[in-house]
Amino acid sequence: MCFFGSGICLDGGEFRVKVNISRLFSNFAPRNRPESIYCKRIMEYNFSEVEKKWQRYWTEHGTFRTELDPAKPKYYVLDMFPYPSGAGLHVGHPLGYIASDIYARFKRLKGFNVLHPMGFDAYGLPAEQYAIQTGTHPAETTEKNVIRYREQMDKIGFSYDWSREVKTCDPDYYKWTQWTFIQLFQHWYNPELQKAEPIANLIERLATSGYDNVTPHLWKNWSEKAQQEFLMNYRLAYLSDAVVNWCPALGTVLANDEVVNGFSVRGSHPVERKLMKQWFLRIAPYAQRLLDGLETIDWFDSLKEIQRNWIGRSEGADLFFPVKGHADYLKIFTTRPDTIFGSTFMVLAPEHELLEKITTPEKREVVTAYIQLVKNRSDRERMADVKKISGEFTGGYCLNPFNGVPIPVWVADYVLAGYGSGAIMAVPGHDQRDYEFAKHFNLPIVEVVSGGDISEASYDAKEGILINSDFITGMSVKKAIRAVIDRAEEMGFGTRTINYRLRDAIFSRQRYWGEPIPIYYKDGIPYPLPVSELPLRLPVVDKFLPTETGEPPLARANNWTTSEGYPLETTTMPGFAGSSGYYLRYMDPWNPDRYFSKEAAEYWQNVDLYIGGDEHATGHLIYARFWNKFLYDIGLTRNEEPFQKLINQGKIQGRSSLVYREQKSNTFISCGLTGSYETVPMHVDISLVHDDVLDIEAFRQWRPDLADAEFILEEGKYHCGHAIEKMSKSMYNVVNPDQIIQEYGADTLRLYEMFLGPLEQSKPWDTHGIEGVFRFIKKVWRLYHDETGQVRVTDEAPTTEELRVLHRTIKKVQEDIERFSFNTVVSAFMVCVNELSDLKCHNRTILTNLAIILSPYAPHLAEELWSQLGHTESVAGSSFPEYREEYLIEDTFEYPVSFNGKLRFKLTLPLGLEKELIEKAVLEAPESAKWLQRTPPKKVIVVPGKIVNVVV
RNA sequence: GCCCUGGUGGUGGAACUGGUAGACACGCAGGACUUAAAAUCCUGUGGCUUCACGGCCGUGCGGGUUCAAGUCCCGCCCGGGGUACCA
Repeated sequence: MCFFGSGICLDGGEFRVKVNISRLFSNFAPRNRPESIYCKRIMEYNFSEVEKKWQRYWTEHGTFRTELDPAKPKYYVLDMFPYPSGAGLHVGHPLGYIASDIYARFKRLKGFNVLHPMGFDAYGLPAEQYAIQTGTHPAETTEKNVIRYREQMDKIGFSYDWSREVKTCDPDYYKWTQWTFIQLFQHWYNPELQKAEPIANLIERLATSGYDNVTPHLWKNWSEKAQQEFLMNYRLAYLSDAVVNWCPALGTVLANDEVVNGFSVRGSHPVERKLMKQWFLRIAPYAQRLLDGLETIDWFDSLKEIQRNWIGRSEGADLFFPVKGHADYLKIFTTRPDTIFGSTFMVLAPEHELLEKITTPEKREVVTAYIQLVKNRSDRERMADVKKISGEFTGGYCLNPFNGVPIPVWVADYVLAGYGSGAIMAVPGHDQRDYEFAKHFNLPIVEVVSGGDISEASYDAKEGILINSDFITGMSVKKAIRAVIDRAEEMGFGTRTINYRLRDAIFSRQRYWGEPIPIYYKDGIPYPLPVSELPLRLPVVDKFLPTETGEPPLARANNWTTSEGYPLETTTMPGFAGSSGYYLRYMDPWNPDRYFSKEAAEYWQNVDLYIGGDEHATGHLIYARFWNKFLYDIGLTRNEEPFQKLINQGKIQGRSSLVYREQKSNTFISCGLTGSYETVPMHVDISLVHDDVLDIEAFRQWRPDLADAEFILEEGKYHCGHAIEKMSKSMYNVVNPDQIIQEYGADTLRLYEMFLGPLEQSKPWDTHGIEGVFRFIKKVWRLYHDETGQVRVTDEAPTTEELRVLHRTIKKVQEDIERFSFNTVVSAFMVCVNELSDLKCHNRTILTNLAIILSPYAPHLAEELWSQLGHTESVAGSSFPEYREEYLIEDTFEYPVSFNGKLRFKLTLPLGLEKELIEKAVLEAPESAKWLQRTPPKKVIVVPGKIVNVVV
């Protein structure tokens, strides 16, 4: 290998340079390499210097500054902005950024006014956790990490307009997050209009005509407190008591999607249920619109499906069962009203409000004990033994509203308080959960839909004919469902209903490092701060922990009150607050008076292309869509959906190296020999391994406990095993982009990340493969330069063949970028450059166009070539060449000729030839004789320009 | 369990609407240049078989549709992800 540092090859000629390679190899463990090596002929592309030069140029010239320009069509390309973690970027992070950057640069060349901003999701737990441990203010940690991220990103050569940078922890930004919260507080969802409207409208209505069983008279006689409490049931941001996921270890409340199997996603701490006052966003009323909106946007179906499942629309009926011996009705939700005559018991959630009333005195004791038991069981325990069936009979009965048959009422925790009405009619014959419950408690099982064998299992399918079912007997399931609902509606004990799984979002966090909620309390009633007092800045605190009395950290702040002395809210907003509307602020980030101007909204509309990870499918991407819809309702955003096209980039996996330690010894067995030993695999840092061979000395120095390690080798070498898994510090398999850029340059990194495979697929990183694109870059350079480093371009007219190669590439590159097939574009470039090299093409026209089409992928190289061809402006300002069909037309085609579908030979024929003549030519070809065996063919299929197939 | 995804050489992947499977790379083998290396260039590279021309088999497995299937249909197997007492 020939290495050269930056700034070495300044002028032409062949000379020898002594390079100290130890610096260049500082990221690798020492191998058997000489102290220094001699290089000659270094007139190759000096990426290191060129890349720095053009990055400086772009910054100094503001090349990627974007202004609102009504004369040009707009295009908005956005990346999901990162949380700046302390570990910095690894090679997997920039994957999506590179793709979006290529697309943004391509669209610019296509004449669009491109908005391509970047910022930071700067609030987050790790910085706060670090603050708790070290006392370092999270703002300080975050700022440090942001700078590091920025350095790393700048080296990759992105075309971001950094003047529009948004950081969620910046008061100039979170002012608008707080502002939106106040708007949510001041609005309610009008179900008749299916949109948000000012809460003042509701107040007006209450005072004049009444609403929701509250008459104007009643309303006017209520106290301020009573009125406010009532309104709280409507506000889109509201305070409510809720059983929440309380995590004692983190000292905070977690959202459902932050808890997995009863443990926190961050840090895996146990989570328990606790009743607390929390702020919520009323997102549930938007469920249908969130569902409908999916039809209008261009996302992967798989992602839409995840959102559909998350929203969880289910159609059915609410049915009211009279409670025996009481005036009350039990409301249940079911998607299978047709099975009502098979309901042999009812089940209430332990939290159900009618439970106490229904329970008979004899059963009171056991039922109370059961409720107590369930309450004390944490979610974790509940989920751990889902299989364990539990419940109690309440002693009470409901009546089947159709025929008055009494049905016993049970309580069991398999019915959830939060879904439907927290009560069900159990149909053991046709619901698996009810079936298991009935079997366990020996309750009767009645078959009402034919088609299964209920002695074996419940028959849950929605097909079959109703039996034993009164007036619906003989109907199909579909028909019976309709009939039951119709009859119930007629008789007044049921309604057609749609239920959604989507819950309102808890918006309070018992945390310091987040946006303060702009609310104060007067006589215990919450009021929003006047908008003129925003931003409500995050206060100084002595410690980042909850107070001794369990209040959130903000309660530690001195004078955490309004100027009148009213106490301020102490919880802060969750992580998704700042990220729900950041893409809007990029449109007009300097505006001191508004979130964004009308003109900016009108021009930029919404994000055209959004690229990010699919881990945000049920979090960020739901909240942001909700946020945007609300702002649409109140007239701010111009589009109901924020992200028109969305691509989830796959993850880049790491390739971990493994060594095998013999059990109970410090001896390591080479990979191929592990069969004869009892071994335990252990991850080893990939910098200690080259081509799967372990550097034994470096390994011994890696950790003190390995200093005296022994090895059993194969042919004198220790071979490591490997595994493809998540790229992470703990697996010691992290590859850093800086390291790649230092060795190969940013353009090579960009090309290679794209070359690796389809953007949306997960794929392993293998640094070895990078040599291919590195060679490609050097080969491009040689098209433009001779051995001495002089630019060599010829000015005569390009040949037909050269034009064909160029235009074929232009077409392929454009079409593939447009369908986001970024990987195949790199191959197209390689094919093109290989062919032009074979043609010894140094033609100015060809090379000028090549530089342009290359520039989205390898912008530094392209800029350098562009300027060497005599241009004084950036290549970013040029335009993407149009391909011309006339250069692509070939006059002959090499037909593959098959006999019975098997390819036998190839025959070159003129392209314009008629079918009959092609057939004739094929049958007369000497190779055909062998396959025809003197019998005429049964059939000959000729697809002009494609294939010939002879059936014999 | 349910819902998505994916399964192609030693490796990453290509084949967009059914029409030459394996483009483009990595790796490997051989060669040229070189005192030597590096860099660069050339040749070969799915498997089996044949001295060779060639032949046979090949896109997870088993069927089917078709002149023609990696691609479409039916039934399985395996990997990755999401989700779950949601009535």
